[in-house]
Amino acid sequence: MSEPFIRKLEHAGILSEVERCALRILTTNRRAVLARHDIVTSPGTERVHLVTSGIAGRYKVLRDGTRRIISFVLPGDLCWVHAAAISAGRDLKIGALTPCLVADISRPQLTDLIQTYPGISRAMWWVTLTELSRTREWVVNDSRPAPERFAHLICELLVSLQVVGMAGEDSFEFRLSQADVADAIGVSHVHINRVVQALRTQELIVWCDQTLRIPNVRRLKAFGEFDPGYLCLDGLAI
Amino acid sequence: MSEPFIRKLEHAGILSEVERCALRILTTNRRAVLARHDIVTSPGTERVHLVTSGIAGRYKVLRDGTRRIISFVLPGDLCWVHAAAISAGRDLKIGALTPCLVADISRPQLTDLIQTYPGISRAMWWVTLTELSRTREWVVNDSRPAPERFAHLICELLVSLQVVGMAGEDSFEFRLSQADVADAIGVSHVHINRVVQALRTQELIVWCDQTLRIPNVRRLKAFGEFDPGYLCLDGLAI
DNA sequence: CGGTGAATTGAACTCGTTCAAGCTTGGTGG
DNA sequence: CCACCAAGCTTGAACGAGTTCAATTCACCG
Repeated sequence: MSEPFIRKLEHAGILSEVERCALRILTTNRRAVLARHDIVTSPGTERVHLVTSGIAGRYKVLRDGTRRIISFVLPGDLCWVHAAAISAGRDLKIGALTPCLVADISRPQLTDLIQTYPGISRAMWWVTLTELSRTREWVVNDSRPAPERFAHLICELLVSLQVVGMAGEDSFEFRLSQADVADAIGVSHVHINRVVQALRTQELIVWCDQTLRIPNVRRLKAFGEFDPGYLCLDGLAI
Repeated sequence: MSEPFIRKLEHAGILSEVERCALRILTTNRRAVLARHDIVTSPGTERVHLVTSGIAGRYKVLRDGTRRIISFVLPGDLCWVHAAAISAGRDLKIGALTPCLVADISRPQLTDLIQTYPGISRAMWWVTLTELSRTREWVVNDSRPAPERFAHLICELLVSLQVVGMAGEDSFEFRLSQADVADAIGVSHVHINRVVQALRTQELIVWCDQTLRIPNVRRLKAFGEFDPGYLCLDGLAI
């Protein structure tokens, strides 16, 4: 099960065996990225990057030095597709939060596949619309109090990792630091610590040994006002 | 100049005269929507909606009754494209913040145009990637203090309205209430009032008679840490 | 055994909320 | 022409969530 990317794309609609093959070929040359290092260091739009293992984060550093993580990049997620727009997101960086494996894909090659295979074209639309929907949900989430916000984030991670086969029913490997989580939900690392403790004592989460377990998933979802509809796991209507 | 939509799409790349014509035909049947009413009331994915005048907002009402506006929908903006994903965004609504004119476009017809004309296909990709980039910037913006956040929002509005010819060099018609602005930047209406007053006394904005004027655009942009790169106004690289 | 990165705790402080009231304006009906 | 009403804007004061600063603990690693 080394193909989270394909596994994820199948949610957009059925892929033919030929299409799956074409995608598999893209991801052969992998490269390791250390934690705390950026995945994309040189500018340019000629390559797209696929994370095949580990967790990265899209982030921006504000004037006051704060780092805000905009979204997580999980195994099977593409990044820098967005860079197709000239000059866009020059300030948005992608940093590995844990050690990552990354496949660099040539953009022309990917564009080719999209134009050749309708299933892949559909899948790429789905990926983009999903990404948009996810980001909108993050904006919504920013309006909730910190504990709910963190709960919501955990639920999104659980479901997203389950999609690529990297989470069990109620738990997943979670190697991020509290500081990373703080930057992702936009609070100080001191405050996230207190939030974590609160969720722990309420027995909403068990987070130790780099593993996050959720004793009662239904309860955490309710607490975080989490409804997976926005993840578009049912595919595209078009 | 009744075609903000086409005007906006031209930023994605050149459109042929045939393509412009095809787009113009889509937008013939318009309908008025009163302020404070939703633009899309019945569910279904068979139609896309184009706002041709007025300002609307994508929003979600949270459990505690708070309304969070996720993004503005300006003249020339499509909505419900996103609904192509089954079951996605059933909870995201689009409400007219001022009186609006809306053109309802049949999705098959639009899909047709996209498959027929490469310029339109490219433009729709640009619209979507831009939307994504914009939304990410809203997440970033949520990490700034309220005055900076509002300043940033104003800058985005100024540039976006200029693109469709609905703003001057340093001002635009702005018929929103302070309560709408509060929901857009995620603070209480009491607090936004104090923020507005602060920006006024610092002479960063002049907001009266439904008009927002910016005495010194450069200064407001600096204050709000605004860099228009994320709006992708230079078009697509692919 | 020292050193580094992460988690934790306390205390003072600040930004933003909430509640509650008052004000201003434009519109409506008598 | 005035009385009244509803929306939106403004203000004050108490409160609360989250920040900041500073220090401590702990685990791991060379």
